[in-house]
Amino acid sequence: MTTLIEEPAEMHNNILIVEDDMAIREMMAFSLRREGFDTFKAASGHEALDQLNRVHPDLIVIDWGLPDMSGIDLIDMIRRDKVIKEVPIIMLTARAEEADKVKGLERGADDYLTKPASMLELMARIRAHLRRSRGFELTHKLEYQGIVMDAEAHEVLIDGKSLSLSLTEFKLLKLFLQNPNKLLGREHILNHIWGRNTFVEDRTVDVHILRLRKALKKHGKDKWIQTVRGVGYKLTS
Amino acid sequence: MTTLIEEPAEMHNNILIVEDDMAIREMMAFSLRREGFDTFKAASGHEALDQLNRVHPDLIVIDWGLPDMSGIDLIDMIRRDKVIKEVPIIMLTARAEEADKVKGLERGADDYLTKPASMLELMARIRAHLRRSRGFELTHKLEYQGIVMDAEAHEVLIDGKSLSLSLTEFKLLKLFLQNPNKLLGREHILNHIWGRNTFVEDRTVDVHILRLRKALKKHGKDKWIQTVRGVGYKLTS
DNA sequence: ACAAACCTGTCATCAAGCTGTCATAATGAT
DNA sequence: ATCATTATGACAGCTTGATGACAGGTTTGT
Repeated sequence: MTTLIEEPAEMHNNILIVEDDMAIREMMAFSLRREGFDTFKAASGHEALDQLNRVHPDLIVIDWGLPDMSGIDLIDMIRRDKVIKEVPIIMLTARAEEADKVKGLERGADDYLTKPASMLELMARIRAHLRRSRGFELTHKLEYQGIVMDAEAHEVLIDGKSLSLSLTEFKLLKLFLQNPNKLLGREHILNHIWGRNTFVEDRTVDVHILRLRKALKKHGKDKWIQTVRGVGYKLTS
Repeated sequence: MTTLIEEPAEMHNNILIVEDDMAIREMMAFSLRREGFDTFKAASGHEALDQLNRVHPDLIVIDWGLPDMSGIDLIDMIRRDKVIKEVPIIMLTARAEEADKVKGLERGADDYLTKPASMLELMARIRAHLRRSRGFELTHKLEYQGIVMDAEAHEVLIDGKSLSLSLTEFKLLKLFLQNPNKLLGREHILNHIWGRNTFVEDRTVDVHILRLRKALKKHGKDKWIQTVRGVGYKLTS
């Protein structure tokens, strides 16, 4: 199997750095790693898109001036992509002009920092954005009606009792817990668990749903994953 | 569907400004109003809390140094309040120290701007935050006289009770809910549900109407879909 | 290094649910 | 009363999802 989305045992946050200046890029990557983030690097817009095909970062830092395209264009592309469009983006550039800031923010960036940027401030802002996008889940804990998942510990408790799941089942349940009561189509599930450019039968999703249901059944909560014929599945109490 | 950045014309955002310097406060309020926001003002932490008891702003701008408490303390209080804790907060202060920025962001502010701040930048940042927080509230819901459809969850509730529909019935009901009280011709219905270039008898529509009515009948609302002889159907109370 | 245990992605098969059409009965309009 | 239009019940065909089995592949413990 080709697992494109690696989920390290300790679930760290993935940060993608898009910056053509190697010195700055490496420095940022270093600082971020030291803070416990997993970093991915890209030196151009195309490299960035390439990375995005393989990883779904939790946040992206983008330099305004890239060799092959403007950072703003990259943001546009990201915001148009169904799978990752929600990712927080911090724009980091040398342009201090007010008009540029406004433009960057209006065009889809969530934050705008001018170089030379303080690493501490960048870090703080990254954390602030992650705090939100992860749903105040800096603790890495997800919960829904008695199902408690500690993503970091890779552990699931149902009504206090521990539940063991395989990696795929775990990711699947996590996806459900992140979108409770929302309908998830097969396509969506595939994209988020196997990555976009993988060739996996959609029917495979069924099988994993089945397996997850079996696991939940031991705790009487197998009915919580509902099938919506022709569309997908959803987690409901 | 549509974009995330959908801006209903009538929709005004409530912004609460917490700032003790009257000149700055009024200037901000003025600028914000001109941009179409509804503003609420507070000159101290207590005034702010007072306001919060009456209004639930969509975003709060807080000055670090308030006469009666630190802006950070105010943030703490807000974040502890179950009802409004999710509101985006922008901290606006004279303190340019890096350590302060970090502290503000770590303690719960979503953004941090140093005075003198550019109104344009503030505006852009406010919009960027609203863009996100509103995205979550845009949970696509349709309602008509007790029939509530959550398209995202693919769920229909009638007077609170759940109703299960097949995919076609669901789409049909959705079409009606999107056009309440409007007359929908067969042709129109066909186009919207089966697509323009499909070969389906228009009598088929009748059958699906029938099925939808049957489903609604369980909740006594089958009469709501009226037949308009020779033309089509419409949803009416 | 080796075997046992476990995971995973696919299949083939089965059952259940949906759909589009008809034929026929109702209903409404003139 | 007659013609046009719609409501209904029945149905056969088709899709879609559930399930059990299985062959590789990987991990774990010894």
